[in-house]
Amino acid sequence: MDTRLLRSFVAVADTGSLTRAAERLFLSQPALTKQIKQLETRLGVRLFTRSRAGMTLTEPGRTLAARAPALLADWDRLLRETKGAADRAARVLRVGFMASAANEATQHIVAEFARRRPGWRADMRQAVWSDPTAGLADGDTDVALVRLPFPGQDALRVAVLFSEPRWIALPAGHPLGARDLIPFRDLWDEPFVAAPPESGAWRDHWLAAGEREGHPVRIGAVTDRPDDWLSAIANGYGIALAPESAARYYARPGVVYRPVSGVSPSRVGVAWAPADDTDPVVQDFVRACLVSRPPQDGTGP
Amino acid sequence: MDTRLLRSFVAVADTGSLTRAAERLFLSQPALTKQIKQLETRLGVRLFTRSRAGMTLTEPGRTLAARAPALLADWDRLLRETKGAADRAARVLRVGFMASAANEATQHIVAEFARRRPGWRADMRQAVWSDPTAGLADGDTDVALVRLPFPGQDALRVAVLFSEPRWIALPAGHPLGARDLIPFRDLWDEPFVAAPPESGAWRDHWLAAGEREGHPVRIGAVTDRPDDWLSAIANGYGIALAPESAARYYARPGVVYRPVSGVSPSRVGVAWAPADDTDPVVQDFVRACLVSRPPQDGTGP
DNA sequence: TGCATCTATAACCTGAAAGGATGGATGTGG
DNA sequence: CCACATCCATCCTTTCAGGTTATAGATGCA
Repeated sequence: MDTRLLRSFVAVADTGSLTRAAERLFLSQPALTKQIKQLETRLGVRLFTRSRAGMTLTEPGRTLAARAPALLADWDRLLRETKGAADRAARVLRVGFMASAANEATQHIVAEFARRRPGWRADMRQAVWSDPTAGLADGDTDVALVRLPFPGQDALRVAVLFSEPRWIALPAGHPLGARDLIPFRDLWDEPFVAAPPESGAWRDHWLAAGEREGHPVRIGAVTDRPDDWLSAIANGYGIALAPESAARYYARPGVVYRPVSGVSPSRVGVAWAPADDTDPVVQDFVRACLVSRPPQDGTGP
Repeated sequence: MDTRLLRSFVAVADTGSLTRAAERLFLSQPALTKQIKQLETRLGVRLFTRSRAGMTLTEPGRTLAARAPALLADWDRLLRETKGAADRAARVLRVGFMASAANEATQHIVAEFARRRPGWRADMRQAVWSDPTAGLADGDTDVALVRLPFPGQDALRVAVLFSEPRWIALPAGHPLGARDLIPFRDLWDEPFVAAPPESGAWRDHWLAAGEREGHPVRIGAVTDRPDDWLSAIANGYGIALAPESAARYYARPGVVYRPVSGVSPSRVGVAWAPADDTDPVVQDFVRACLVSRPPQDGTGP
């Protein structure tokens, strides 16, 4: 039996509605109807009572709903540990990082981790923007350097390391490039280069969707990696917010960076799975991050 | 992800061979090859090292193999409890029984259970011969009256209730029907009416495959239920071993029963899932079975 | 009464998974 | 030394499960 059936069941039980659960699961309502029906058929038990008002759990449904989430969590944890077993045995810590979280501190963090864990190696893996958890959600990494906020954040532990202003990346020759400080309001009508839609709140954050006072966003291009992102900007498909440090790390002919007023700063954090709260290696890496914070800023959560 | 992938993995890990695991799982070897490959791809990890000698676990493979069985057991238990939740809430104990296990004691057992558990009702469900666990293996019943031995017996608790001689059922007019006691050896070349192949050891027991000194079995028909079984015998498709009590419970014109010498007796038992070792209702039913044993025989396991 | 909101059903399409046949590698026994 | 047995991998074909869109049916609300 597919675990997806159980996950779908949990979603329907949570929302009390096929329609709402379907959109949470990114599938159509008829597909979900069939999944639930299939689950009921396989178990030979009716799990919900249907009504126009939605789906209500039956007695067997309550039994299942009470323990399915824990079972699925066990399942995910086992797969996570299996994925990491080989690297763990070879004393390799898998560290995911968002390209935008790369900065001057990274090398200090790695050096500090090496000092605390002789014999261990940090395997740094750059993540694409469609996965703002940098592999942590799928168990592909043990710990991750991320930009906040990101979807799925509540299911993970996060320690904030520092924050930095958001600037704007413009194609060379763009009229606004002549100014030294650009009010964000002046950018509302510009097309933006955005992250893929599945990155959700993370994408919205870099579009500053919450700081437009309801003004709609124009999307000029969608990219998944820094290279594509830089190309899209240089080619004039759009502009994009970026951390100040991008001006140093992602400098490229054809792209200029300018300070922006009217947008909140961006925060960088280190994240790990709750299951690793007591893992000494992961915690050593987290501590290495904390002591390597740039001195100019020590923002808390 | 499908739990079948994990079950297949466990089978390969246990047997150390795709070929042997495939036959245990009733699959072709190429299908299993693809399943294991798919599991490895999904996890992004190599679980086995292949060689002509078979499949050996890697480090991640050992991690997974160590905990997958428990996880699958949890999964099965949850589904089992979900299936039973409605009946349990309505104070109904689901009792499966093999038709061949029906006998004079059954009504005493039900009465004794009702005495011990006022307000509870035993829902008696007759099982087909393709499922010799009478629904217990799938969680469709809480407790079962069965004929021993049956496949999957090791994963369940069984208390033996009594044993009785095996007789032979013949079509009326069969030459051997004229005799009062038939040596089993004289039946070796007769076609037999058998249970479906998936019942494994149970089928073999009723063909007395182990008491033929290597002599092959002739199958005249395959049936799943007593009605079909009686018809097949009456129509002359074959003969069949049956418990002595079948002569009373499954008497029908066109079918005669005769004692046989040279075959071991058959045993009836009550079975339940290990998870219900401490379930008071299930244990009351088991005790009801034990005190209702026919006085003539008290055979232990 | 018309609309909005749910779930159920129908028709269609794509892709995954199974089976059979076959190939390649590698010990084993005559 | 060669033929054979034993395993796992690959190719090809067919079947079926699962998804989507469109639509129907039921029911509260303005």
